[in-house]
Amino acid sequence: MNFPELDHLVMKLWEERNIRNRTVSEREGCPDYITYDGPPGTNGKPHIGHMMQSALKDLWPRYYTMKGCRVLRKAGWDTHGLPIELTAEKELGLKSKHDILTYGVNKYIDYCRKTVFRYKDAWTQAIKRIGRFLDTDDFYATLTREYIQTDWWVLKQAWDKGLLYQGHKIMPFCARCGTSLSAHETAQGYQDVTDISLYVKFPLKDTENTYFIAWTTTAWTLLSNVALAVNPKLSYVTLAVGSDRLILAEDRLSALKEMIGDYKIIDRKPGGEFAGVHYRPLWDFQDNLDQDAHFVIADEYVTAEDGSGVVHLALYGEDDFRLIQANSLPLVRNVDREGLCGPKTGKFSGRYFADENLDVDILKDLAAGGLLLGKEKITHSYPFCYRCDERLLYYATSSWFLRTSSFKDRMLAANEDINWYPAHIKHGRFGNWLENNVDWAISRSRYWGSPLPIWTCGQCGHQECVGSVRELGELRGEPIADDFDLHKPYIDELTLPCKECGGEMVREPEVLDSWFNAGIMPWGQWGYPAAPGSRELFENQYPSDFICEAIDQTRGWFYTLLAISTMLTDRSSFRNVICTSLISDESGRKMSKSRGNVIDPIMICEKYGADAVRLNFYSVNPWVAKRFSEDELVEGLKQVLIPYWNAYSFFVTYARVDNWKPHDGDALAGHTLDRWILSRLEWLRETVETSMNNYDAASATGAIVTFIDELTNWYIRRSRRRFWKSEDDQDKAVAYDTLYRVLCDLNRLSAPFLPFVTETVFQNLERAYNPEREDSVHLAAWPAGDPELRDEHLEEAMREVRDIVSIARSLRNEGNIRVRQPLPEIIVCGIPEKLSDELESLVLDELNVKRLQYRDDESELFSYRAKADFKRLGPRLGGKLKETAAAIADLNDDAIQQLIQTGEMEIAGVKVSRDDLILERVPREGYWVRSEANLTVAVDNRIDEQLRREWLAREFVHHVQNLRKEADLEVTQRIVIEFNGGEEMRDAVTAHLEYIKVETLANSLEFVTDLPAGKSIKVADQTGKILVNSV
RNA sequence: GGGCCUGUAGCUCAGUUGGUUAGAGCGCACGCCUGAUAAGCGUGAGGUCACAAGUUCGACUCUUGUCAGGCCCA
Repeated sequence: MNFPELDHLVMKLWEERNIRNRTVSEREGCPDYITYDGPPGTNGKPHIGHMMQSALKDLWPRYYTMKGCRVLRKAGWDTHGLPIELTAEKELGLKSKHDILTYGVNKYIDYCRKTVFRYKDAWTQAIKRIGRFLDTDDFYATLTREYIQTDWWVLKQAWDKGLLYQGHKIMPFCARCGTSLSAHETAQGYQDVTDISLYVKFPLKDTENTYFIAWTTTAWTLLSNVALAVNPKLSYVTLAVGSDRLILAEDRLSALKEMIGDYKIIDRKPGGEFAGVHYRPLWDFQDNLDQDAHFVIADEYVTAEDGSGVVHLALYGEDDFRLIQANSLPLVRNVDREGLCGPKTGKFSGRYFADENLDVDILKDLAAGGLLLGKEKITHSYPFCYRCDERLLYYATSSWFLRTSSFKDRMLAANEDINWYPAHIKHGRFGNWLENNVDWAISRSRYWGSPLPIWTCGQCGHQECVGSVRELGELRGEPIADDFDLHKPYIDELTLPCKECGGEMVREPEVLDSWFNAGIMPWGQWGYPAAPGSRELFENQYPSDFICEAIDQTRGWFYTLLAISTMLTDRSSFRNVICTSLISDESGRKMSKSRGNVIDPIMICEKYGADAVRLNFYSVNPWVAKRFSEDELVEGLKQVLIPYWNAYSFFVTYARVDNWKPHDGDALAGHTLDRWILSRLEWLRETVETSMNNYDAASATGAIVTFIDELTNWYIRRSRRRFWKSEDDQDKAVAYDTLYRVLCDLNRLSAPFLPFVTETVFQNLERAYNPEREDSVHLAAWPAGDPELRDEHLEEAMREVRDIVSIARSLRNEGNIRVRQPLPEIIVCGIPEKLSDELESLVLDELNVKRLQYRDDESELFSYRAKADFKRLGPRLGGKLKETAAAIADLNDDAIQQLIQTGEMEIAGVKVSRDDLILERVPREGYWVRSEANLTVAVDNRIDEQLRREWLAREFVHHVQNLRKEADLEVTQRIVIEFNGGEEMRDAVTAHLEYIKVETLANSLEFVTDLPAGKSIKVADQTGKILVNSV
């Protein structure tokens, strides 16, 4: 069996019959099941983690298609954003924005455009190879005019609602590259560095010799200090140290003792009381500011975990910025975008902020002025530019914001209607993120992206937000040409006349955050509202039932989808969402190009087949961190796919031999085994449906795996003989009908999970017999099932049978008596009712024993030991339980026997009934016995002459069968046997001659005196030679 | 530094509202079967449920803390 090869045949079949598109077109008019494809970027290759998402994204659409829904499968690609620009910069050798301008923005974005689809084919191929039905022909892409227009339309809605505004944002900034960095880029560049941290004395304005002690790890920011912050609730002490008075958080005192030296606490009050107190700036050059500054602010973000509990504020930090804004402090930036100290920094003017000596010089200067309490070295993580390895500085830059905080409550309400898998994301990671929502900075000072459609008048400052290309043309007084590229730099050349003053309006130069593109995808994929038909499509396909992405999207796509959809429709655009974890390699390391541990999905599919890869992704909960290992794929093959295939091929082999064909009025469920497997099939259908409804692929897959095991290792194994019998009796017909039905239904139930192998089986098992059948299993209907077939009583009985068998085998194993040796009897205790004849004969046959006996009175075999049933007695007895339980454990066999008979007795002053005890059976000496739970099995191991002969005969058959196999005979080939051997063996063979002939399909068996060509055999002390010839 | 998650057999993972002896697969050992054969099956040995305290008659399960790992954010 070559699964990868089979995959290709199936893909060819799908291609030829256009199955992917027909899963949609043949469900026209059916209820819609809606899923959104989050647009991946295609300027990088897909890896195995993407394939996990592809596998999951494919599962429910296939399932719901079979359930009779129409599922659109539109693909989408993210074609804007920083990753693309970074690739372009790197390949063009551009290091900064300045370089880009020199190179030419038009040439630069042309290059970006060329790279965006670089790996689109690789993505399409990988998606196809894993068997995902995704319409990669009719895709949406964020760079198209249609899509950009939807961006504009959404922004116009926001604009009209007053939700767009221009503000400042603190961004990590690389002075050398002249670029601000995204959070993602910044995260890549954190390094542990050792800096000098300073404890600085800020002198109070109105109180002599009194200082706030503030702590900083970035001395250069002191040059831009505008305020100090304390925590209003923490206690601050004033210390007398010599003639100085020092103010700091009491909690920090112990840590700073050494630095401070001898002190006396002379005052103690909460930080809140210092609010508004003014201090003198450290340097004169900081003095003359336009606005009030240099006073104390109370804010709870200040902690006493390190430093002094007093924080100095400068415009180079996010919390600083927030407080500076909230308190209308002046925006002082004495270090500029180049990283250089500005003209208002006195002797430091012109120095580079990251120059190590600058810190030292500032330190010396402060010390000279008596403003330094102390210094210490500190190791902390600080962001560096991942490109040029230079220290970043946080810089306040202008940005456009979407006022998401104004509808935070509505987002929280919308979140309540989303089913998260796993559930904890809802109020955990995602809910917390929403609770702490701040306005979304939607603009980027970059080049390759959707242009922000806002024009500002250079004269009067009037602003317009343009909602479509047509509107833009109307405002300009001439239509925009169809082939006009809306990207920078071209769009920037379009100016508008100002309605207010007639001046010239120029576009705001920013582009949109590419997450904004992703968030508008429910509208953008149809080009809503400008594209023809887009309104109908949107209304029909909103909101979606299901999306699936990796966990890192909580602040990415999941958030932006919710923000946009809440803003526009006051609800979430998705109902169910699976968050997958990221996939790591076998040793738990993240896969990355630099480590060289990235696994190519196509290669892995070509090695093991796509079904094995899918199965692997489905079998564990997708949100637990998964280590990808090829060994597990092999395991899935061995445990599931190969047995699956073998079950199918077993059926086909015999159906061919018997020329069996499916027919109307199937004669189902004659034999107990048949009724059992049909009941289990019904269980499987119910379990898979329930699991799929709960977006639980792992449980559904587990059920399929369990069923395949039951089918192959019990139903088929126990039924094999029913298929060999050469007479066409009724039982055989029923066996065929049943197995056929089971295989067909199992195949359909498995189709969404294992689309390739099930397609092959469908073609051969269903369509080959009936050309009227659908062209593909993926166009076929989900099995309707029949609750009548469920027989839980029988399932329970079969579980008992398998338990009995298992225990008895274990006993045989211990006694070292192989199954071929027949044994006279087993004794079973502890099952509620006797087994039916058919089940009993299953047990006898499986174990090769002659008789099964039941024993109610087990006392011959066992003595009893009792334990308290804690679940029953616990709530009733409470604290008295321990004592009672001990007394119960002390009961002897007689007392327990008595309790069983009377049903109730008093133990340690407590009335206890039979049901309050859990009985354990302890085998008595002299029996070959074992119990598990309530079930006990004893095996009689006395072997008499007759049983020994029977054993020898079976060994004889065994050897003949091996010879048949060695000679590669057809299963129906008849033979003649010649045998030469010892007396006991001959007697055994004679005694069981008919049995041997039937089993081995032998026409005759002759004893000969000499057999040089024969195969030597040895059974116990018996030796002989056998020769097999076909006739 | 903050938030969320995870820690169960050598490995990969299950474990339902707290309740009898914590399960499965792989690997390992032993055996079986061979008329489904890149085979298959059975049995067995492996666990102080990361650690500690608390709540409780009773904790893998609930609470708190510690340690380790992951993700996101700073």
